[in-house]
Amino acid sequence: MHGRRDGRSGRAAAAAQQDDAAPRAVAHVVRPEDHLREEPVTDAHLDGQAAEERAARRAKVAALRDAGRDPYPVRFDRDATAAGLHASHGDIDAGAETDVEVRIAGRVLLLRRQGKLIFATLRDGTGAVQLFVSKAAIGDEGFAEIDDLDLGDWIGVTGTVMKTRKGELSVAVRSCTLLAKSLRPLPDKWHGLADVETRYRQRYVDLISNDEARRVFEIRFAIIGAIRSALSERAFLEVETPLLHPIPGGATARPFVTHHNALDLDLYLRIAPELYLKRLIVAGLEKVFEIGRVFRNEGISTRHNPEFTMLELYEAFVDYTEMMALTEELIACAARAAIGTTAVTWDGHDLDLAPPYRRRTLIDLVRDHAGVDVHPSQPVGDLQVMCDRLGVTYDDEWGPGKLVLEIYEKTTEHAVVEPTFVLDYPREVSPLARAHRDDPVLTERFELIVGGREIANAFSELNDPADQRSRFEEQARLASMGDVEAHGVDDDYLRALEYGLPPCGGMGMGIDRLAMLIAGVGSIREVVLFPHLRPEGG
RNA sequence: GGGCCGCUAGCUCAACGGGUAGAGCGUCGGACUUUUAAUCCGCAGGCACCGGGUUCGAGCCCCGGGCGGCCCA
Repeated sequence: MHGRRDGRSGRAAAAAQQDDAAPRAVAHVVRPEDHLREEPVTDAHLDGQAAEERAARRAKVAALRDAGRDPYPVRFDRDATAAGLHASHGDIDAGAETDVEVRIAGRVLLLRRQGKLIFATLRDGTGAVQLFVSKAAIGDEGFAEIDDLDLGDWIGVTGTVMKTRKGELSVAVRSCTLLAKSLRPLPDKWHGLADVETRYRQRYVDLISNDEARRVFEIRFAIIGAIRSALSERAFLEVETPLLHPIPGGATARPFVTHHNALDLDLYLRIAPELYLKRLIVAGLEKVFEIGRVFRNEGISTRHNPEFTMLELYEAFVDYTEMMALTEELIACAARAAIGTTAVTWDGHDLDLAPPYRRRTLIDLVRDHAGVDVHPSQPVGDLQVMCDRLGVTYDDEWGPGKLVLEIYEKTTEHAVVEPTFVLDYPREVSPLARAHRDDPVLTERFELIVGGREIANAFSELNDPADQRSRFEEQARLASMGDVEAHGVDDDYLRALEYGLPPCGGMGMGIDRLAMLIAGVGSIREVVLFPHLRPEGG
């Protein structure tokens, strides 16, 4: 992300406790303050049906309290889950009734009332199972209580495992306890919640009603879990470094500023963990990684959320070629863990994330796509002429490296579709990367581009303190000329380098973008649970 | 920051050349002992995002604002 303006994601840049006899939800005395809680939250603006429905549901809560029952009992001890039942009893015969008694809890999603029978769909964290309620079996009173449930209510039931004549695995309900009343109606049971804005603002409703939303987040968190365990297996140590930085560093991006009152000190939410992680390599930890949030005070778009999740890792004694191997292994491993395959479709492209990925230098790719030979050793004037010819706009102060990068980004990057390690970025735009062993105006740096978008960024790390100091000084010069994204000078980091940073490779990966890629979704907001939006109601 | 699009019942969506709005789901009432988005019958439910303007009359046309989506910078 050195020198990049768009702030991309890369680095530099119940156990159920079983009581004996008849465990059940524990009712308790109605507390005097309970009635206060029944004041509506914010539905003064609601009219008609919505208000009536909530009033009706609140009345049910009040009726329960009047009857000495707790509509929000403290706990429910379950001994079965939906998925567990399907696994253990999925193969019993249609029409079979077992005497296996289970206690299961979840949210009521569908109710099919049919006279003296009620079928309900109950969903818990593992899946869904049908409830079968027979008036004859449960008695008039128990039946009436279930008949009184609303879609969205949380309940716990006891019952026996059976299968209906049509072959649907069910729990024949013997008793049912309301665990939490839902006061608001769920979205359309078939279409779910479609309004994008409401889906983001009320993600809890999105996740209740949309299978696709749940699928995407299962993928996201499977990816993170897979990466974490893959790195642990490779003896990487997971560490935590500060989120509050006295000097924002490790990337070129505008930071969020905050203030520590006791110290009377401005601090910055980190834009990258890089410099702290490399301090740990100085310390001798050798293989470290961190998965965590970084913050960049930039625009919000399909590809940018002001806070996003980054993986950064560093390994002593290796260079960026090892980082390539590790990057492609991690991505393939994450894809297999999350969706069972490395074949994905993204933005209309069918892609295979199985290693090895193509490796091409940035300069070669620009030659292929833009038809020009560029190199940061060329005179600025020549590169400006090339920009003019290619329709690439630039600032007069830009050096040759920045011009080369700009030409690449405007003409080439978006066209790099298949997973590709783009190698050897200009030194001028890579202030934390080691100079290339064969060409000092380049660095040993790659970005992994997939579908035209950056997924990861890595280097052979710059460990020469004198070189690093001069890079910082150059950044300070840019800052003094008004570049708000220029890298800050971090004297303590330089001091650390003077103790000796062993040769090492480092890599940063945007987890949100990886999740988008593997889940096949086009907006970062689809993979962030609670994306940032402007406040409601202006 | 610019362009285009959207905002109508709790949810999903319609309609019309300007003439104060419809359906499905859900709710409410009724029927129903093997349903699967159950089905069938019936009743309710609307400050059309907000504010101005034009008009006899605006959800629709015009202006301003809000929030969102997509594309571009």
